[in-house]
Amino acid sequence: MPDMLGDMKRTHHLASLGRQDMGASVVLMGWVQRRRDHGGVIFVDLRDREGITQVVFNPERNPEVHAKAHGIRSEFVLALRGTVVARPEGMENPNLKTGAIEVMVDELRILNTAATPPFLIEENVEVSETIRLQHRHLDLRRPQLQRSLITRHKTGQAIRNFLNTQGFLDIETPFLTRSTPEGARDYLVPSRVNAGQFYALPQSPQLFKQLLMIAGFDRYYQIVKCFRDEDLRADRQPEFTQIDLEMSFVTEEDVMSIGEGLVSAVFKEVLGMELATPFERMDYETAMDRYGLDKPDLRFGLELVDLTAMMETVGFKVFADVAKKGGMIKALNAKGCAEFSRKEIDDLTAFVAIYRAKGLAWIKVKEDGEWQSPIAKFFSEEEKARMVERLHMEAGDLIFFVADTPTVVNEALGNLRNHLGRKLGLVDDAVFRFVWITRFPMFEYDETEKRLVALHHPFTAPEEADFAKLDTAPLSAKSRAYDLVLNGTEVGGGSIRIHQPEMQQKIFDVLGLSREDYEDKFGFLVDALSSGAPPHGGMAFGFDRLVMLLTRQSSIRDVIAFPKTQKAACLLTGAPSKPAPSQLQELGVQVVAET
RNA sequence: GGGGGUGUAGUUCAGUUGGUUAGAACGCCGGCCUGUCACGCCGGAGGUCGCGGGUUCGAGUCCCGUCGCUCCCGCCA
Repeated sequence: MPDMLGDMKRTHHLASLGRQDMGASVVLMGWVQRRRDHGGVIFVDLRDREGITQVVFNPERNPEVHAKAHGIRSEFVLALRGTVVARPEGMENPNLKTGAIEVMVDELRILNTAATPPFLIEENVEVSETIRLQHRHLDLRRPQLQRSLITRHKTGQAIRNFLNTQGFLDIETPFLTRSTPEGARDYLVPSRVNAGQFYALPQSPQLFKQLLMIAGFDRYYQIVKCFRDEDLRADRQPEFTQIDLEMSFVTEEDVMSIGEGLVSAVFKEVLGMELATPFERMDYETAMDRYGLDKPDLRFGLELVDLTAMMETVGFKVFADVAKKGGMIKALNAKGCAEFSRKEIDDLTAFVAIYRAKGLAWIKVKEDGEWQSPIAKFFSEEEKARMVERLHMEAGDLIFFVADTPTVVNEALGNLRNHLGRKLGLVDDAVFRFVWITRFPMFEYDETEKRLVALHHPFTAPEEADFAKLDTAPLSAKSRAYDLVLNGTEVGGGSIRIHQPEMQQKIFDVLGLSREDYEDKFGFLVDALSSGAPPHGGMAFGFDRLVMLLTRQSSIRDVIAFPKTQKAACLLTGAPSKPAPSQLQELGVQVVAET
């Protein structure tokens, strides 16, 4: 049986001891990182969340304790009493924060033994994600994950501190709520006392925070779990955390200013970095035109050039046809890449094919200024001269073209731009480049459903100047939405909301919702808007993504204590699992298909 | 739903054209060792080659199916 803690009381964490503690009697507790048994003297690296201290068992000092220390193994949990001493001359360890000292042990209690862990609890271990997730409690002992979760905590605290000083109230909203149409698939929870009926877990507290504004709380925030039953990605989990906030009597600039203050507070607190505010603003149209994406990475150039207009009249039928039929031709100048091999270009062609581009035309500008290209022969000298001018073509350059629908062209070249940015080493990882994307369209046309859908969500206010367009040309109506983009990743987004019931009903009309439909689903919102709703707006940040970027991880799983796998399973607990038949019966639920 | 990658000892990996008893490193166990910090030296144990089927005299290797993990497309207002 292991020893009991008894009267031992910890005096220090394991990163705090130093020369100033010389001679002190201390009580330490922690896990065995490593044991080095020299037959005589035994060294143990004792670890807790703060760091490591070397403790020493010397047979001359205390033979009984030394004998007991022989049985110590990795990950045993120890409590010990000892004396802080200076390490012998030349034995300091500069790699250890506490490397100047060590603790000579006088009393040892083995609080618990431990099975040999399946992987070393150390920095930089290379273990498959499966193994890590199956033993997440051990994975979480590793310094890297400990640091990441500590950073996550600090980030949350910086956010709360900032918002508290700005007059925001932290108010909770329900998890068991009502399913809302539009948007992601809901997680449903059956109601036992209302057999056959289901709650939905919230995709966001959107409607509740609007109701809180109508109730007069003025400024609300919450760091809150949200749920979406969609396929996972490196930066998408079925349950994730948002920093959700809403403000009354504000415009876009007010909300963006709070957003900038929040992010600045986080960067100062967590990274000790001062951010320059206000952040750059760019309207949606400009972002799409120059970068092809609504979340541009502005750390490098390689901007896209729209050649659609000039291509209408060229002899190259492939481009001319696309231009005449409402398609788009854009190009990107990969400066100095004329030496790319055939294989490299083939790989890039395969890369853009992911985004449904059917081809990737290219022109290499040789050192003598001659073009090497499968398509060069189709262009007149005058057309070539215009391309040289538009694309700033010089010897050594490599130009890529995509001709297709605007959606395909922008996605293909926008992603190719990011890909080349990394491949060519144009991205400075030390830089944090923020940009607000503004003036999104209100709607987009959904090809599958053959109707308009809200680009942001159906509670987003249109720009006042575009009110008339809602009837005549809804696709050209702009919204009062804004996204915050950091280094090509969307970290937050929000909008000024509709606060007048008539406008809200109008938007539902444009979206093709029947009156019965929205009475049933959003009647409570329209009622609330009719009861004296103030103008209001807000935003939400992806908390996990933000912490991921702060800690320079590439997956949000590395900043979430207990993440799920790509099949939305928890390898530690075995969730999801089959319920007992009695549970299903109680809920009035029948399973008709299973995988 | 689709495309790519991957699965061999506790862990990370190697394993040639299909051929004898599937190897290495780290970890683990035992012994020795009083100044290590990736301690050292000696010895040892450890394998359903993800799972199922097929081809073959013979399969870790080839074929078919299936499952897990992962990256991406679709999806994610």
